[in-house]
Amino acid sequence: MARTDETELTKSEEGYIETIYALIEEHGFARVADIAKTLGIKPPSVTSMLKRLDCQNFVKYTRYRGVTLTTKGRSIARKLGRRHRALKDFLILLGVPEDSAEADACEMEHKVNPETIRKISKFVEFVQTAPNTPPFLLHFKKYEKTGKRPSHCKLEQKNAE
Amino acid sequence: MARTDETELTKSEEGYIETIYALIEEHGFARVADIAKTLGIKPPSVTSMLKRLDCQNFVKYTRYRGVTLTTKGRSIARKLGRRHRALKDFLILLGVPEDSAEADACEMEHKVNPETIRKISKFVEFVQTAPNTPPFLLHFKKYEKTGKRPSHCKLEQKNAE
DNA sequence: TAACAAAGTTAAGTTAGACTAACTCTGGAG
DNA sequence: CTCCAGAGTTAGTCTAACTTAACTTTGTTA
Repeated sequence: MARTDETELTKSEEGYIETIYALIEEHGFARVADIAKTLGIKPPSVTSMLKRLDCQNFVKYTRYRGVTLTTKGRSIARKLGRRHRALKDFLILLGVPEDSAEADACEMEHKVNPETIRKISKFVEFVQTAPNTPPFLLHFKKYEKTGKRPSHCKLEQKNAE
Repeated sequence: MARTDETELTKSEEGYIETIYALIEEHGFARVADIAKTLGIKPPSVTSMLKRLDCQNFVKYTRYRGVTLTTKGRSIARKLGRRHRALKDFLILLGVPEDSAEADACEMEHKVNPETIRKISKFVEFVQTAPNTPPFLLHFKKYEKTGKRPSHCKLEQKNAE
């Protein structure tokens, strides 16, 4: 009945949680200095955010001793990771260069509707699980470069309506 | 040589400029109360932002008398409008409902790389200027609903690699 | 033409999220 | 053990955006 999930995280909070998750994945632990470096901010900002996240029960934080994710935090992190990947893959699919795709996914992932993410994921899946590169992608690339589409497109007018 | 465009606007500033543009388009003028209502904030916030935007020369603002866009402001507004439309159209193309598409476009439009926007616009154009609904969109809709793709996809294995 | 309601403004205060400077732990070397 | 370098923290400030409450303009109406 009552949703478990009445959590309204800020974009910034989400960024911290993702970063902590990623660092723990990679190194087994997440140090203040590394979190700061990853997010491009200074250590004191990290400390104060860790307190906030601890209060909200996303992380277990002990002064001077380090930080770990709670179950709640970990589950949020995974959700965010999925969103991030979906958006990034999608942009790459369209031909956006890796760096931009990464950066833009970061920007987009925090506020976009779940519905929208789901659509996008589905689309990526649709393309990625295809037995061959779908023709339309090749057509799109051609169109981008030359402004022209394959000649057969003009012939299939019976499909129209 | 020197870029005319060394302007670093905040997301919020961009939102005000877009809103002002839209209101002027629609009513011929933009009142403080209407800007506030559109953005879901209170009038005093608008007043203080108008001062800031005036200083930066995006609008001409006179206390109690109203606000208009400068050439600079208008050109930014048009650029933002194009981004917004591109993103929204794109989401609609994927089947995201109009309301979500509108909201998500608002969120996305401020930070996403120009390159990315260009790709997305191009893709929308590619689809919209096609003589018929491109088959892949129909296939995608089917795939979404049923998890299945048209049988001919499996046959075109020669395309593979 | 005086007055008043509605629109707009000012002043003062809040919150999120960052910063710098100065402090305190912690763990490893001697 | 002691001490110290470096990691982490605290305290105090700043800025962007917002708020509410109280004030000022403006234009319309009797």
